[in-house]
Amino acid sequence: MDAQPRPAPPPPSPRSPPPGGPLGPDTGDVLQQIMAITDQSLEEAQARKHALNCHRMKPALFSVLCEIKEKTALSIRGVPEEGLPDARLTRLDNMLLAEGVSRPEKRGRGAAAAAGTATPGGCPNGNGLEHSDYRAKLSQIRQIYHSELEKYEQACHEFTTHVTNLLREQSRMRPVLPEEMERMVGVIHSKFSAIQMQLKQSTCEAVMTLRSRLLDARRKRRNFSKQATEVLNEYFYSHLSNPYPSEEVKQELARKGGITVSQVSNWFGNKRIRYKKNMGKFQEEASIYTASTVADTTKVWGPRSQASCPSTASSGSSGHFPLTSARDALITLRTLASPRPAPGGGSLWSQSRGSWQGTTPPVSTSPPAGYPSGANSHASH
DNA sequence: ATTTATGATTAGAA
DNA sequence: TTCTAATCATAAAT
Repeated sequence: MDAQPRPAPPPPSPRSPPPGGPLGPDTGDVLQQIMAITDQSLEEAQARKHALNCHRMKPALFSVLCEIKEKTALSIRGVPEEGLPDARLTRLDNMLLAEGVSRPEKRGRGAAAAAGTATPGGCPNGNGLEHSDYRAKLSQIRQIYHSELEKYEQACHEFTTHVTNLLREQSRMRPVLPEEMERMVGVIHSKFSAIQMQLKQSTCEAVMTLRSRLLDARRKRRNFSKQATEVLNEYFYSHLSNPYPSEEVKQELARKGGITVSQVSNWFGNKRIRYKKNMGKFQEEASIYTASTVADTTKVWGPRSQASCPSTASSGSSGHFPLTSARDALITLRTLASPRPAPGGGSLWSQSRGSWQGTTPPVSTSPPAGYPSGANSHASH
């Protein structure tokens, strides 16, 4: 704390003249000088400080400085404290909080990483696949954000301590009011918070970009893989009488097809409505899938791991529910073969959900959809 | 370039 | 909440 009572070395000269000559020295020389000077000047400064401290006129000087300060203090005080970026900052804070950046990473990083193979039993929200990328990047952003924030905090603290020490030391030579130090600290903090706000802003920007990219990706439609369509159609035509897969079945189908549960739901929604709208268009497809499920066992059914969901694992293939399968196949065959699918044939259709297709199709354009002899009608295409 | 197929989104009903 | 029905927007086919 005290200036070290070190034997003051004879002050060589405040500044050695540039040795380069009349023309300016190059930067290397300047650098060298600076490097050389620092050591010396440190000691020199210490010595000077000590000398000044011990100067007999010091108290007088101090009081004079006090007087001067008294006069100027008023004008200093009038500085308007900036409270402007407060609203902006809180807005950014809220956004970051809402976006989950400020949140302390609630879940352990186990679920998202294992998105490739087996979906854990939890994860009721099936959007994991689409969101995994998003989540990973968000986590990255969050990590960077927090580390930077911490760095700033630390730097701010260090700098504040430094300045405080400096002021304390200076207070021996000149009057330093405690509130002045406070003000100084406040200034430093405001500066650093400005930097923090910049960080927050850019973080927000990154998150928004990421999010918009995700939305764009969602808007872009990618057709499902062959495998996915296969699995979905398989189930659909195997359960034509009641094509409403349960939640478990949906999960299973999603797993098999490499899509999400919501995608499975979407697909079944679309399929039902479109099938109903004109069945004729789908007869070919229906015959393909029903035939394949009944006869062709080598289609896609290679070594399938049926580890999970043992109960209702796609009864279509191995006739686990022979009754249902047979009936559905019959229905399909019948709609395929008969010139007319029994106008009053709702008895067969109305199974568990009370005749899905109950409402009469609203008169599709050309062939009234009730004539599913599709294969032939395609000739006039 | 136009049409069709298809995944996603939306409003509203049960 | 899920499901239907309509609709949007884009991929694929013509």
